[in-house]
Amino acid sequence: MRKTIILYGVALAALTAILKFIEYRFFVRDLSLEFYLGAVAVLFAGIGVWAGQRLTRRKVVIATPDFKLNDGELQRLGISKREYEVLELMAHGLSNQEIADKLFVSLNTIKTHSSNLFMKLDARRRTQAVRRAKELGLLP
Amino acid sequence: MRKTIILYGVALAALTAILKFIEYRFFVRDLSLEFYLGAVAVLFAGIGVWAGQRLTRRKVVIATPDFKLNDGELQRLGISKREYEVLELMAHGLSNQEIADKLFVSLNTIKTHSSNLFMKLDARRRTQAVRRAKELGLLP
DNA sequence: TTCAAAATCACACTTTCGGCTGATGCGGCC
DNA sequence: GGCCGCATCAGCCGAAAGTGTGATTTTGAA
Repeated sequence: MRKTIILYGVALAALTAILKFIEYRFFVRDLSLEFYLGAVAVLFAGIGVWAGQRLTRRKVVIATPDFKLNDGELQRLGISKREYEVLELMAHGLSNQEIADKLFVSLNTIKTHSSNLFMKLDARRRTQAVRRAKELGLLP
Repeated sequence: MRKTIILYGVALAALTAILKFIEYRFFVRDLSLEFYLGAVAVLFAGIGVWAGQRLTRRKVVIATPDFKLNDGELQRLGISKREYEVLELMAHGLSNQEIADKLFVSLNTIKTHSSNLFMKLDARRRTQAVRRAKELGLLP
């Protein structure tokens, strides 16, 4: 987390430098201030969206009408929050790479999580894991 | 969704107006342009975070009730008996090799069947195929 | 603050999947 | 007889998936 925050700081500093540069370019060309401001606004709005997604990725929202998650079973098997997220996406038919992209982590990380899941769910393949999870009331 | 987008548009327009006003206030007070730009950047970054959160909120999906095989759908998609058998075993989490053994045919045969299934079910992976089949009422 | 669990990632490997091409045999059907 | 759909199989290739080991960073709770 600290790492990412520092990263953002650096990124913002770099952007500031770029903006500084662009600023003079724009002014010598007599482009309007409004346009410049608009560009900045749009740019930073985009950055905000991105950063927001990145920073709040931990939240899991699963809502299915008649489904009630079996917390006990989850704990009994020692399945962590992150692992559960992976399990869900797996159940949606996503590939490991897609899951990695969606959760903003590396492919290897997903592989580790899924391996752990297979162990805990006593499965050898993702299809089995998903089936087992449904039987245990871990998935709708 | 459309409503929210329009809402954002209006909000942005209002903000622009406000900025326009603040702009002159700032300039007559001789505050630096850099400061002004920074404020805009921060503000819009914030807006971006907020908007991003709102727009990517997840939706609730309705789960399927009890199972009654959908023959019509099977025929519509042109799924043969053998293919359906493979699909069933696939849904049980078996590997292609295991399916081949169970049906007393070669691995390659299963591969062709599954490939055809993926085509007919518009899926790329077995997990997707199974999911899709369940949605269509082809599997419990 | 300390410590264990959780999360992250790497890298080297093996296995499994899935796409593609092409082939053969069988049973209906016009 | 010729055409078609189905089922069967082969072989190749690249991409995913899964295994095993080891390491670092974050986090949460005591």
